[in-house]
Amino acid sequence: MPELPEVETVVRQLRPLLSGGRLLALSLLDPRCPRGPVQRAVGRRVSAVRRLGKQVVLTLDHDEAGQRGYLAVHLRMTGRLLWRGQRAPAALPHLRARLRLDQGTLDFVDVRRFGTLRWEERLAPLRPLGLDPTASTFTARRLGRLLQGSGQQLKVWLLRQDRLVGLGNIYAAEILFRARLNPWRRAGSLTADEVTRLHRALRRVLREAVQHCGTTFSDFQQASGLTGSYQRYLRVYRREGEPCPVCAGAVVREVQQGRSTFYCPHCQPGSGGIAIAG
DNA sequence: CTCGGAGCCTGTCTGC
DNA sequence: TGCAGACAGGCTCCGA
Repeated sequence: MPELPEVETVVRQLRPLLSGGRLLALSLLDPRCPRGPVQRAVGRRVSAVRRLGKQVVLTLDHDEAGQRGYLAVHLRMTGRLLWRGQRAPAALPHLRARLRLDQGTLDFVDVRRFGTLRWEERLAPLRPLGLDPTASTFTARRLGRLLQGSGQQLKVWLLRQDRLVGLGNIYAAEILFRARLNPWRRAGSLTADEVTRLHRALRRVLREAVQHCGTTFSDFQQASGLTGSYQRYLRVYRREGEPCPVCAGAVVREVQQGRSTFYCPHCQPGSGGIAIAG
């Protein structure tokens, strides 16, 4: 379930640990995990660790030739990047790849094998299409332009990564609750005021989740192996039947495009596709 | 172009 | 107790 806040948490932890270190060896334990010639990363030095959308991207510099390449990890559902320091366990279940650097070992562990490890010579193919909602360039005006003309359900629209990057099922639900917007609304039907509310909710929920090192239900672990704590602050996600923290009415669960959606029908009223001017 | 659904994967939980 | 089936959901692919 790693979404933007979880990936950001991992990146912030790994940056000081990996930066400047040399990749001594890369062991691949799942033949289907790597994409591209990932072994080209070996022997190079880590010069940057960043988040692009939901990916963790390491920049690797080649000393002599001045070449540069990029190792990208997508955690998808159950992936974890775990920092072992100088003492790494010999074998453990679901280990897909192991990166040995001179300052320690980084393990890529993934139960369900949706996660990917990818090598690119250039950064461009790794750049997501969508706008990063935590970037300073993400304004309410730009959000309004992105939403314009879309007939998609609002919750479904928030999950697509070619408009905004970083949201998944948990934060889409939480953001819509904060914005007091019904998940079944048509994305293009929002008024200017509603777009502003959605923009504020996006910024606020993501900022708070990063501050709490993300959300852990069962799978997400930080690079240190610790869990996130934002699940304590979730208002509606996985709270079906529980009282809404605002109005005390029952939170409901409905299935939208095969995914659970949680919301408060009283605080997030309406389901129409008709824009109401205001 | 947009939209919706299947498939990928495995651990966990529920009901019979 | 054992087993089948549902469920979790990020992303890609394919067809309408």
